[in-house]
Amino acid sequence: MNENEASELFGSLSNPDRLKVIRALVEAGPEGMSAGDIAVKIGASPSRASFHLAGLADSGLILRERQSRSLIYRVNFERIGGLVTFLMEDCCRGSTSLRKCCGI
Amino acid sequence: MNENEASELFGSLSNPDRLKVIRALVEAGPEGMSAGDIAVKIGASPSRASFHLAGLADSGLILRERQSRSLIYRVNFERIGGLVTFLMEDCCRGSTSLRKCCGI
DNA sequence: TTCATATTTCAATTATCCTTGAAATGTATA
DNA sequence: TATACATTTCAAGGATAATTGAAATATGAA
Repeated sequence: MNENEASELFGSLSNPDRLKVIRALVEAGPEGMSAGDIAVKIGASPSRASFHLAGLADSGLILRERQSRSLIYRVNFERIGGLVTFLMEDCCRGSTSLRKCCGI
Repeated sequence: MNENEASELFGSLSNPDRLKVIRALVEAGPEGMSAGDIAVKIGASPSRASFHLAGLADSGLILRERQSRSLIYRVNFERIGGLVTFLMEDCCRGSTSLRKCCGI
């Protein structure tokens, strides 16, 4: 992961609707959640939800799979973890001060 | 930290120049670094560097202090740590899958 | 095939962000 | 005071991102 890739991922997280999507999908677990249910859960119109889901899926932060008429979305922990690792280890050079500040 | 605040911080990190600034300031350590030196280090014009420094300082990710003619910037690990904690614990509910994915 | 459901895509509009270079501000020194 | 240095601020223009509602696509069922 380089600075350009990381900055795009941070951009994907720079919106309250998209953070709500991530949270909803973490709660939903491995079963995932349909686009329609996500839209209701985050309080957005179908097209607005779809717009944000597309952004998250394009950046790889969430995964999409069709199940009959529905599109099921799931969180991609590997991608989120990769971004956290970039920030902690690469960008911030594994700073122990930073580690203390997030209790890990 | 709530979704709106976190999304603003992620927005602050959603630019390669600003990630370079963070990295430079982590390297610089507690002594910090002047705006001019940062501009040279990240390869940006003074006004462009200043624009990005202002964004980072406004969001609290970096701290600023005047020293004679120079403005010295330092990284604010507490703020970055707060964001990582939000993402790991609040947004992603302390998911063990996510922890494994960033090796922490 | 025809209809309903689920979701995306598109076009138009508005809003936000980024870059550039010139001008303004604050600080120190002669 | 006058001058140089360090940095920011401003205005203008261009680039991206977000919102809305209508239309298009994909799937499944009658």
